[in-house]
Amino acid sequence: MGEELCNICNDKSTGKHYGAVSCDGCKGFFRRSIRKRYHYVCRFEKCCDVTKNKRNACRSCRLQKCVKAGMKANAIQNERDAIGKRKKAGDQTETEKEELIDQLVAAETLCQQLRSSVIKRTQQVSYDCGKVKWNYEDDRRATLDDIGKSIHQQLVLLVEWAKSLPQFTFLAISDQASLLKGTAASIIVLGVAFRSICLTVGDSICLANDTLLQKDHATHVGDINCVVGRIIDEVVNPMRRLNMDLIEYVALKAILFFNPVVRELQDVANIENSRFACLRSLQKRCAEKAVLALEDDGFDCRSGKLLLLLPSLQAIAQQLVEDVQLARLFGLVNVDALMSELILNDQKASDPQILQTSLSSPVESIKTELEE
Amino acid sequence: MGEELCNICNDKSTGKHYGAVSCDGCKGFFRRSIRKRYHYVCRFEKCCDVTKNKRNACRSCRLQKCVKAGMKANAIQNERDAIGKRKKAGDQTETEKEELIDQLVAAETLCQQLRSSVIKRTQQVSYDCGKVKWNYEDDRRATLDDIGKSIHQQLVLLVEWAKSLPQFTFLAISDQASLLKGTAASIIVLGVAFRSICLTVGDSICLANDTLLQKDHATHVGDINCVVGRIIDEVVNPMRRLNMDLIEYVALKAILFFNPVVRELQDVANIENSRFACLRSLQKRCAEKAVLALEDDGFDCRSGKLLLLLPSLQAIAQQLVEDVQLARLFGLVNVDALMSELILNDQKASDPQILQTSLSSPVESIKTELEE
DNA sequence: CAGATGTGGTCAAAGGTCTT
DNA sequence: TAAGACCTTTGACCACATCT
Repeated sequence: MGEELCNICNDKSTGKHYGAVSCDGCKGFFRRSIRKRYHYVCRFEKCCDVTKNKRNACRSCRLQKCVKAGMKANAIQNERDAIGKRKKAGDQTETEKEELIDQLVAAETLCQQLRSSVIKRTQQVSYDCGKVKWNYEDDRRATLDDIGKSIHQQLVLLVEWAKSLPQFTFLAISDQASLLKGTAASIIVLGVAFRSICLTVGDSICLANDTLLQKDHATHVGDINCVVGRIIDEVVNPMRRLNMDLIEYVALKAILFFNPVVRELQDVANIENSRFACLRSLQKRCAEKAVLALEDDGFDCRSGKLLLLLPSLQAIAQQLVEDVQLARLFGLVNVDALMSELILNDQKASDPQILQTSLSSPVESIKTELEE
Repeated sequence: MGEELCNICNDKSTGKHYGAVSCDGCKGFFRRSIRKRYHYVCRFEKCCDVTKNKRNACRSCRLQKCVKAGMKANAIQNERDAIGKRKKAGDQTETEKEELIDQLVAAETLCQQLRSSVIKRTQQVSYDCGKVKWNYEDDRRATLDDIGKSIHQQLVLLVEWAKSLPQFTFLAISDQASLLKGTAASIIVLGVAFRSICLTVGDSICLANDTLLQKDHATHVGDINCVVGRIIDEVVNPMRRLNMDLIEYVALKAILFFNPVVRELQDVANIENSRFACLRSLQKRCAEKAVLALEDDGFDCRSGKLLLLLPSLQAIAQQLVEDVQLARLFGLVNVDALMSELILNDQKASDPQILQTSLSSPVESIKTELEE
């Protein structure tokens, strides 16, 4: 290949462009000039030098020389579609960080703070607030009372969590109530499972008040359906194997919550949209994670694997409800109004307005509510 | 040959490509788009002109028009090696995935044939075997007896279906039994729902023996939990909106079946691998479909939407089991041994060997079995 | 065996991107 | 803003494999 020179400015050429052997500079200059229909006027004698160093001194003469060298204006095509951006990998992830995920993480953080502030005040054991807080094994075992209280706490926190999401507050009150009723049990189970991932003992789950409930012990306190065992086997362990992180958790929680097929919903389309937005965020996040981990042999299906936790969750939640129903039947547990309405879907709750009240009360009142 | 024009952009055509009369430009564009799984987004109103001069202005609309003109993505072959013959590792996995789907479709076809041959022989109504077999409305309504019989049929067919899958037959007999017991109810519901998609009446489902069960009528024949209504609202209608196809159905069925968290499984890893293989196939298939449908702004999450049918399925199946249990309790339905073992998970079934027998009997004996 | 058809691939010369 | 180094996409053209 003989390295030719640009017929316009004598710079190194990069091939033929628009009919003339030319450099990238003259190529670009000609295209811009034609596209924008520029009319240049020479300020001198219309005989300026057009060389590598001086080519930008006079546009009129440069364009003139382009034409003389053989460039044709009709070789300039129409504008094309935008092409894929080329950026560094780091930039991409930063750009694609989504508002939705940030929002969900913020909502989760809020509830975590509420929860831990309550635990600190109601529990008598001392806490190290540092990062090494993960040896739950030292904590006390859950009693029957703990189970009831932790479910109640989770429900209160669920309502607060939902209220902090604009996608939720924009809904009609009746739809808000329906969503909460239809998904509360599943979300509680999801929360318990995720919280239990970091336990070092494999036979227990960690309740909302940081008490531990052991698989074998649970059957003695009303867990007829082996809910605890199933949570560990079907949810916690798979989560561990997947090494599920907080972002995936909040996305999954929101997907579970914005369930368009719960009963008596009015604005199904809106809820479906919220669900799909979360789904998209989860998939994007998983795709990014696969690229970073380099485990990507085409498809690693991480998002699919996460979504496949949900059927188990659904089944277990249903059995949890049964457990609670039976426990109430035998007078084992004190079922309050919120629990009755959200978990048991009991229409004839003693205080049918409790949910409405929760939905409209400010966050501040919650902290005192949680303590008893 | 007549000098035809490109059906996409009106340029001179160079023959048929991928199913549409088109020019070399559109041919190359379509191949590149499908190969690289490009996701284009229209920056305007999704109605851009696609003509010789403007065809490069919007790739989204151009690809859209390629599909509308009849181009088929499955006409795009695998990438060939530049020098010659050798299949790469990537091609191998691709072939494997295709094989899996083909296998699942074959298994489904087998069961469909078994089912329809039985229906023809046991039902007294005449059948047109032609393509227009979809006016189920003319068929008879399901009686209580039909419900029991259709569940039984579905269970027998489920066992046959499973036996036709090598991933299943390679398992230990105990694991085979566990999988069947753990997933039978869900798979029945999935099958009923998919079969009901093509009904033109929106308030009924289509049982395995092609009888119709109406939502309102179901509550009179033991459907205390509104299972029929929930199937329609939570599964059939979403399936319709997604326009779910047979391949997606068989993949979802297999994913549901190879459930690594059913109780008492030994070879969890193997079953998990089977599940993930199906998941990969489903995702790949959905990605291809997304490219064609172009309803897609980056990610359309089709596979995720399909997987989100499963939690509902799980919940409904659980309620179906309750319904059957109650029906048996009130003597409404005749529960045979297979039903007792697979649906009700009744260990003390009258004939505890029925499942073992089914698992080892040849296909031929099934046809007579199904008739009564 | 030759021509028509329809896959696949190639690469010059269009395009666009993005830092300077 | 415009310039130009650098990257992506396009499509005319060519090599095969099948089929008639």
